[in-house]
Amino acid sequence: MHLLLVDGSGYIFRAFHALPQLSRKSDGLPVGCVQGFCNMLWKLMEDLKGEDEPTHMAVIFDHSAKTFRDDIYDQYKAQRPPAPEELVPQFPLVRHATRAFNIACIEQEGWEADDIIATYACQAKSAGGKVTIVSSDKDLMQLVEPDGSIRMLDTIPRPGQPPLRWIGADEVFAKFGVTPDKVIEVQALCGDSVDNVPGVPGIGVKTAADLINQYGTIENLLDHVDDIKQNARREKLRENAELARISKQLVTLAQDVPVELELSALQRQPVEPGKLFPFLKAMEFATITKRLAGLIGADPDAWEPDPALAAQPASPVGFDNAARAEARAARQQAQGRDALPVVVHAREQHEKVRAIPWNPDTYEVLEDARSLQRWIEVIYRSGIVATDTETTGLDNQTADLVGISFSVGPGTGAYLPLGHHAGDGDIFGGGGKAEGQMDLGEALDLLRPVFADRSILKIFHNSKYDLGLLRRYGVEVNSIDDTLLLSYSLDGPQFNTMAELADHWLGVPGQSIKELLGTGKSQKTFAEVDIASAARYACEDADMTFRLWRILKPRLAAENMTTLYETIERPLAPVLARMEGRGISVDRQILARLSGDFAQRAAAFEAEAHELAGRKFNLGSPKQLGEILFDEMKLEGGTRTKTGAWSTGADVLEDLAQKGVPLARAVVEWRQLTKLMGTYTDALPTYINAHTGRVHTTYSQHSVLTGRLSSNDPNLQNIPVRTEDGRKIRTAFVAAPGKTLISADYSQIELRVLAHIADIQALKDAFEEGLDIHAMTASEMFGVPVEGMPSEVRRRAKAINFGIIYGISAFGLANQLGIERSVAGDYIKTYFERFPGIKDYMDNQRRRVKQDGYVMTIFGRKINFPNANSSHAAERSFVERASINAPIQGSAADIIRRAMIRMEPELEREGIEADMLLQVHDELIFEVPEGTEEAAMPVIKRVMEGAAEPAVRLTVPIQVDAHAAKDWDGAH
DNA sequence: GCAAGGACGTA
DNA sequence: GTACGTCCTTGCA
Repeated sequence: MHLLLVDGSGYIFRAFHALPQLSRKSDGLPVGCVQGFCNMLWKLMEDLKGEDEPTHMAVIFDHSAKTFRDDIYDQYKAQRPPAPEELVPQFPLVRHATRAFNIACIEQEGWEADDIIATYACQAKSAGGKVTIVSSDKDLMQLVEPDGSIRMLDTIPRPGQPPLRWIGADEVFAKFGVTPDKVIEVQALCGDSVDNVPGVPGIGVKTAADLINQYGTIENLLDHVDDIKQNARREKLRENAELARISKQLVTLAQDVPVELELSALQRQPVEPGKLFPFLKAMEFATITKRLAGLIGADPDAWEPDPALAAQPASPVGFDNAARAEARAARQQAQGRDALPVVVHAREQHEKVRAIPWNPDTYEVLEDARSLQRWIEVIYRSGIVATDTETTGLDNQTADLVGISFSVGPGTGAYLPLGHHAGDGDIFGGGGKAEGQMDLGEALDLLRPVFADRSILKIFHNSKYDLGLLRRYGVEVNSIDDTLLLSYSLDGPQFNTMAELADHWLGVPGQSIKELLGTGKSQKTFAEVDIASAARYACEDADMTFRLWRILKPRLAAENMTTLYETIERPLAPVLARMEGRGISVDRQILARLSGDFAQRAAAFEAEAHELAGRKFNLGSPKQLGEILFDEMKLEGGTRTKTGAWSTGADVLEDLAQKGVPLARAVVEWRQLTKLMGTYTDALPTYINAHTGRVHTTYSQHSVLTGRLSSNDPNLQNIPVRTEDGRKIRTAFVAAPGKTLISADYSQIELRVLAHIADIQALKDAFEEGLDIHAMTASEMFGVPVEGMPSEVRRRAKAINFGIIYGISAFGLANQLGIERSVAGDYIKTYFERFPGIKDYMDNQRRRVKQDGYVMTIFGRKINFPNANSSHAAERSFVERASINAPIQGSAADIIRRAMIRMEPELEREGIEADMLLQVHDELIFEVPEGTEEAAMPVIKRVMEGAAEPAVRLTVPIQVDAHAAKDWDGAH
């Protein structure tokens, strides 16, 4: 008999750390260890032939309950960190794999795998058999027999070493300096920090081996402890005699486990293709499948992937995405199928994290270099740290760093105060630096390597803010996760703030910064908060961030959002941080001149309006204007807003002006001019940063339902362009001296995306041939040749094309074109007849949103519509239109996000110096050295045009137009 | 001091 | 008809 015992649990942990590349299957589930495990199994079957061929075989796992060792020593394995996130879902899968290979899969409550292995090995040896233990765990080395009847085999792949490495008595001696039967004595003396076996302090492996070789056993050693010459060693042994005895009990493997399966039941069974291939296919292990099919001479195509394990493309019905995954898991269980391990894992994580208590008393304040260094060591050991910067303001371009908090796990926290002011918060008192704070420069020097280290994962909430801030302090950050972007990838802009996330996921009230800082006149900055309160607030933030990460990260795999997050959202944040940091140059003089001009002209219109109205009134008040027009002047055709006030929108006034009401014209003109002043010529200069002399917008990556960015403080995505006066504002956006601006914009990106998604051949052909798409549409619809087409005809077709993208309705189109609703309805009907695919697309989205509660972009971004089945008809119609628009707008947004992520490395690769400054939905603005425009533009175009590839192969050409000039108006 | 509503700038 | 952010007035605290 030859018994092969595989240490399954040991394999998983060691393989995880030995195999850096983590393969994932298509739903994002990490399966690297499962893959390694399967590879090992079939290689063992292949390599152990002839005299080494096992007749009996089993894979042994730890059971996750307590063992007898916990009763002996309550600290046993207490230092073990929780299993890595990526590893947890793989535990059940490795057991699945074992059964798929038709091998006995053994675990037993109350016993470690090692004890079960020892028991079977002992039984087999007594029966005169040979035993091979597949493991590299030194704890098992005590079982090795010098006569070769029990050997170990190390199969963990290691570079530069043979795939199978036998461990016999010689190898054990090399490791412990004693024969295998003395291994437990040595282990008991020197202890094991990993398992938290205490041992005798001050005694390492070498000393232990010397002592055991001299005295044979621990008991004999302790009996003769007086003979030991070295004073310190003798005393240590005396003092810790009991610890040594306990340690020996801990390291000694039980050989009498009441195993449930007899040895004979472990007899090897032939591989059954019906068990094997459904598993391998569900894991998407194509290579292993092929190899094994060849080895056992079976056709894998005869089997389908195991549905309980296979990746699933979409989530089920519902509103909340997590609830959807839950519902799917429940249904699968009701059908007698196991829930997907990733789903189970995500749910368990959530429950586990919610159960962890809060204890702010354990948070630490790092007052000096020593305590910071100690925490840095903690961070290195953990490999993962949630971190948060506290500053004096919401704008990371101007705010000062006040402190940094860290958490290495739920319930842990440390705060490093750096810029707190002395005094009681009174701006006249103190003003100096508060006591108990490290020097900022010294602290950052210590932290720089931590932030830069790629092997340490830094978890932020809104990483863009911290990245931009830290960059100003010369701190580079690598390897990040971002709970805000995790939440956005999973649930959209539903939850934005830490407080909302904490409330929803952790069931605790999120902290309010307002309580700490106050509001209004008496508001202080974070620098004025006392360090103790600041520490509590900051640590709680980092702690919450860590907890949220533990809950949200596993949901990525469970809900198929890993790719979106890892290839789009996470990499984009640092790109945006850099764009915000660069800012753009704005010419004060130009704006000042414009402002003066606009003010004069506005004043004239205001005087004229007062004259025409017969009295003075506030032109800025729609209420007063409405009363004058419709109550006092009794003009016809006034409509009311939903709150009952008179409508005085531009379209209404334009209408009145057409009908000969000069007051309406004057107000329209006044509004335009004052709008330009208030929002642009007067407001923009206040945003010029005193240090950089440039305007730095803040992008929001997580606010828009469809996946677009938004821009605020100031909004640089709504700088005027449509009117002549408006365009003048763009001339104030200028290149720095010696530089040139380049504007590159996607041409008709949304219509092209529509043509692709809805698969409209006529549209695709038109784009392929580079036709005027609106003229082509008009020609198709109205039968008018493109040559010599009246501009009004083209204008209508253009409005219809836009209408389609917006989820057209006869009402809206009629409004837009100023035509009868019935005529608009006829246009739409004609359009659908000409392009029947569009109708199908729209019906599909409507159906999907009602059924699933969401629609998707071509890159897998989900857009949620909780009200899809609202009882309110208007709301339902709104959702229908939005669900038609969202995949179009969102796919275009995904494309430009991908372009932005790739742009900087591509430019660098091509040796082109170009700074990406702004994004305006379908346009990117760059600043390049004068004279390099011609070199930069083709590269920029190429990256933008190819941005969908290779993830999505678009069936329409994408076209980007680029222009260079000294100012934005000229470049556009 | 703040929230809501109306109006209007962009894609 | 889609998606945003900002300014101003109004009304209430």
